[in-house]
Amino acid sequence: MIHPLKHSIDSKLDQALSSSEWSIFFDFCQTKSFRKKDRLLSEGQHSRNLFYVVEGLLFANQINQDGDKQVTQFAREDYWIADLYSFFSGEKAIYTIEALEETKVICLSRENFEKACKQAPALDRYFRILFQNAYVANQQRILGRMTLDAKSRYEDLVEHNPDLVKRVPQFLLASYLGIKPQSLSRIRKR
Amino acid sequence: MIHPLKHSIDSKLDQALSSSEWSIFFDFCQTKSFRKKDRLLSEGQHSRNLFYVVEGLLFANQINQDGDKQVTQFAREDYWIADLYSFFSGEKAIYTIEALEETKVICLSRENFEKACKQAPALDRYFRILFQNAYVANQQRILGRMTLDAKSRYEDLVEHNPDLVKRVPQFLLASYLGIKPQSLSRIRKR
DNA sequence: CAGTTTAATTAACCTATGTGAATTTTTTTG
DNA sequence: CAAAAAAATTCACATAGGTTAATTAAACTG
Repeated sequence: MIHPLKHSIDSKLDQALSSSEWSIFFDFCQTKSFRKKDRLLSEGQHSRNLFYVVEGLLFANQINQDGDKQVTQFAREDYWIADLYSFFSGEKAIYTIEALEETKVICLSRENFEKACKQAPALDRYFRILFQNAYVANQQRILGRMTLDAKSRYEDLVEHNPDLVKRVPQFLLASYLGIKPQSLSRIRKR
Repeated sequence: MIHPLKHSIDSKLDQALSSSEWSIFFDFCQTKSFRKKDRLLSEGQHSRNLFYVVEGLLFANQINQDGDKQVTQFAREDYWIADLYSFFSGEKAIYTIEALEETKVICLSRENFEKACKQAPALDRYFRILFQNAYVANQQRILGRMTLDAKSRYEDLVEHNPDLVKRVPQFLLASYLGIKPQSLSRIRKR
């Protein structure tokens, strides 16, 4: 069977990765499994890996002044997640990444990331496209946050990510939407 | 004199662009000038170009339900701007891009973008890093919008982008911050 | 530079969402 | 499965920021 990550890479490139490029890349990767509530990264550590979710669900969050978790990102199957700033700058991580379910990931360290991109430039292209898409998606998220009220943002999420709404506890969804759990509860009552 | 764009590219790569790569790239570029209030792109058109600001100031906005401009992005010297979604997907643009000052840009069409990246893979790498950084910056912006009140967001802007605060009319800054001009005025009174 | 348009300010009032606290429901764990 | 912990709900009240509208100031334009 073709590996889901290979599939994902090929789908973003106009020309599929050759099997030698793929094996260069895959040799740099490492598979790991985490259980619910495990931390893949803690705020303050150094973020050494990009994580690709093969199966399961992760989320990134930051503790704010009031001691609440501010959720910034979810990563389900076929998504990459990391504290990118820390990963690329070498600074300490500002996010914590945790498993919401039993999760199987592929880890790619900074070193190996660089090596892989050097040896197979198609990967620079793949990650270029990946970041490009992620950037556009974030842009949309900012716009939503600016122009929509809480109810509409929730409805949007239900429409576009029904699985997240099912898989993620409500208080984390609320945080992701930028509201308090009580408000989400109020919205859902209707 | 070294071209500011060449300088910008080199500064993001571990190995500077060779002069042949640079000339491949630069031949694909086109220089244009715009006057204050000119539109580089209108919502509904097809977004055919990436714009690199050599001199001046641009901003992207979208008209929302109430007929107000929602500002999503500014681009000053040494920044790229585009309706990326439209640029890459071929769909109609959802943003309008306008000049706030006399502005000199370098335009790179989709076609030429693809050709340039194919012929000089270092460019895939450059744009990968560019999008990567833009993504991280957007991530921060989302976080700010989630965790800070309007006053703090404004102070943040003043601290990190004093020049924008000087160059941009207040009602556009307000929109960028996600508040109404009246509220920004109220905040500034103190 | 006079007239017009556009932007900024101010103020009184309104509303969506936050806060705090109590209660119920669900999940986890020994 | 019982007890404890975590999450969700509900409600009364507080507040940041929105709305409307009037006034002043600044920036274009002929």
